[in-house]
Amino acid sequence: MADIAQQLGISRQLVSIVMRDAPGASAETRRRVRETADELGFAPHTGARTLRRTRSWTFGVVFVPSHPAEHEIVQSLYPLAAAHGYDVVLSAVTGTRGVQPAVDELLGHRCAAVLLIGSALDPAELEDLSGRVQIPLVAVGTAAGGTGHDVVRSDGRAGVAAGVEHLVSLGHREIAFVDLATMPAAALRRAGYEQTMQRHELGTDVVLASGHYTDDAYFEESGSEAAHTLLARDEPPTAVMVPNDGSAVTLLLTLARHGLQVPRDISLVGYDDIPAARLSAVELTTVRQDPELMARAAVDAAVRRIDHPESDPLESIVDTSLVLRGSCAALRTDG
Amino acid sequence: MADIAQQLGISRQLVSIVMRDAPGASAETRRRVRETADELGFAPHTGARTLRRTRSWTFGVVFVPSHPAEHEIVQSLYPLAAAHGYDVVLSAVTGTRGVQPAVDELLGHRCAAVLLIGSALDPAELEDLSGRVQIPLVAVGTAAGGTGHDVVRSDGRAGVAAGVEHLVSLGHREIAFVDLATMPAAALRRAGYEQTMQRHELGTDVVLASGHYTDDAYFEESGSEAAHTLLARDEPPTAVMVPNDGSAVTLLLTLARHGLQVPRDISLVGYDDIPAARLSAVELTTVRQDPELMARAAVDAAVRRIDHPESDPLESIVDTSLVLRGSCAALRTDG
DNA sequence: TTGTAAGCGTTATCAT
DNA sequence: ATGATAACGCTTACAA
Repeated sequence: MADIAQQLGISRQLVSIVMRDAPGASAETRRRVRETADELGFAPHTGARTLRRTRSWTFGVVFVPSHPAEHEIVQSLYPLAAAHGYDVVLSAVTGTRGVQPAVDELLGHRCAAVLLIGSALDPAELEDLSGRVQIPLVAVGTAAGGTGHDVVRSDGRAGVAAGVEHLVSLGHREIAFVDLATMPAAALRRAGYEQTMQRHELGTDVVLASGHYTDDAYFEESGSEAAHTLLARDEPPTAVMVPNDGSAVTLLLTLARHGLQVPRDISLVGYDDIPAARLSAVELTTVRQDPELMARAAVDAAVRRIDHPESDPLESIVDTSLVLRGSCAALRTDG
Repeated sequence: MADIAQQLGISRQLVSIVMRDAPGASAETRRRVRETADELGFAPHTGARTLRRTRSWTFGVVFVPSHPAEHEIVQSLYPLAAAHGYDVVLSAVTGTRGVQPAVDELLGHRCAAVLLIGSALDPAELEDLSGRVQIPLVAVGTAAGGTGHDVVRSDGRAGVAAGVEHLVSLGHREIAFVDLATMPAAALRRAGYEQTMQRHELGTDVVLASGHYTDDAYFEESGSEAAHTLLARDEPPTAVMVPNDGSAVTLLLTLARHGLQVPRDISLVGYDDIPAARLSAVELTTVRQDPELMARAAVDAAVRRIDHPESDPLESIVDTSLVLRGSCAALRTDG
């Protein structure tokens, strides 16, 4: 910055004013400063900036690179944060790098808030973390609950209910549900299935699948597992509600490789609306969790807690919508 | 840090020594400092640290969240960088955020080097970027070429050749190749196909597919496109070399949904060995680009250029290996 | 092993 | 509209 100031014969402070778009510099000065900054390949020193600034203008974002549903939220975060004047700094959770180191890195950057995307932490761990971290914490796409941190999630119960209702309205009565027990939001989604089935006086048919959330596979292997369970039966159900698109896609693939056509032989509803669900080879009818809305709710929550530290953490429930694609068909009546 | 020093009645510098694992503090002092740091929830201020340090100990990493092949490289980067004493800071390229802003963010963090993972930039753009950026630039998984920056890539020509050789050894003679023209490494991989086919005096059969690298779909839609081209033929080939796993998986899925079995009806070889290739529902035989090796080569290149700024940028070519899974079968002889 | 002093690049405050 | 000065939290070099 001093270089630019010297080259233009002005003070460093004036350059600073221009670089941070603060009032107090003429249009002509701004133009010239920007010009020489480009020439010199100058970028303001983020570290020095956060060091000196009275308050932090950075969101720390923890995410799991292998989870497709999180990418779109992360993508949406950048412009939304910028709209409030915040930068985003990313920290990845991987097989060899847990949530703790990821959060510590962000703390070192003196973030104003930490956003945990699709956290693998259960409510108790989250509660513990939000106690130790002294800045606002927003958990996105996690299970309900938590008094020390904000939560942004979709209404898994209502979302699944809508999916099941759709299948019922198509005439299906034998509707199975794949329970991904280790998924944070599993219980709520299962409740949505069970309630809807009971309301229609239909018997429930829960297919348990294993799989772990932080593994690379994002429950994709669970889809195969569930498919094999169904294929082993004499009379498979006519429809399946899968509370996770990753599993749904693999389920679809496994069925297809065993000669079962979707939706001709089995109708399928997923949850999330990940990019793969939109592929022409998949065309999955699914309960959409709008990533833009999730990101917006997360940013709003963070901003609120930063601006009003005394306010209580909130739980934002984002609406889901059923996206109708090609994976569901009306029940075939025999003959 | 001053808080810890005061609480323990020691100097700030001593705390600093402990926090950065520098020599000059007793074991007992270290223990007590660490303890109170945990109590107070203290994390060293990264900004202040980079500001004061003589040299930068940070790698900036540009990646595209939606590309599965990049995740594993990013994951490997953390421990490898740490082994050399470097931290990693991530910067995402998304639909609304190009390479330029991503790199600028990293420059603001005063990284010692920038690693571009699977860059969408062509050699000319890379050259331009490495001219403007005044720190070492390492392009991973890009096309060959470039004098101003290091390149880490697999030998696409040899990799594809190995895949095609495998198909030939299984008796296949009608082997198609899907050309993902907009993929940076496309030309080299196509050359490997053409050379191998010519060596065996077999006719080439190139199926063109569109798709764009920075799109979310990672060439997955291209797989469907290619599948439909093949399905429309009277006599589809008996084997297909697909130079990208994302496309290969979708190709497989599309074929399965149209009643063509892999490997019974068509054998398939992919490229990359993304996690999805390993799913039991996929079992794709593929040319593996070892992400750990790629990451290692990238880190080595960065360290070398940082420690020896005068040395010329190098091109590291990482070996590929053919991973045999279930997507290839010997050619069925009629009758 | 511990303490002292200086300074990294920026922004906030005050003065012109 | 512009400039001078101090301070942010840390590391480095050197002294004790």
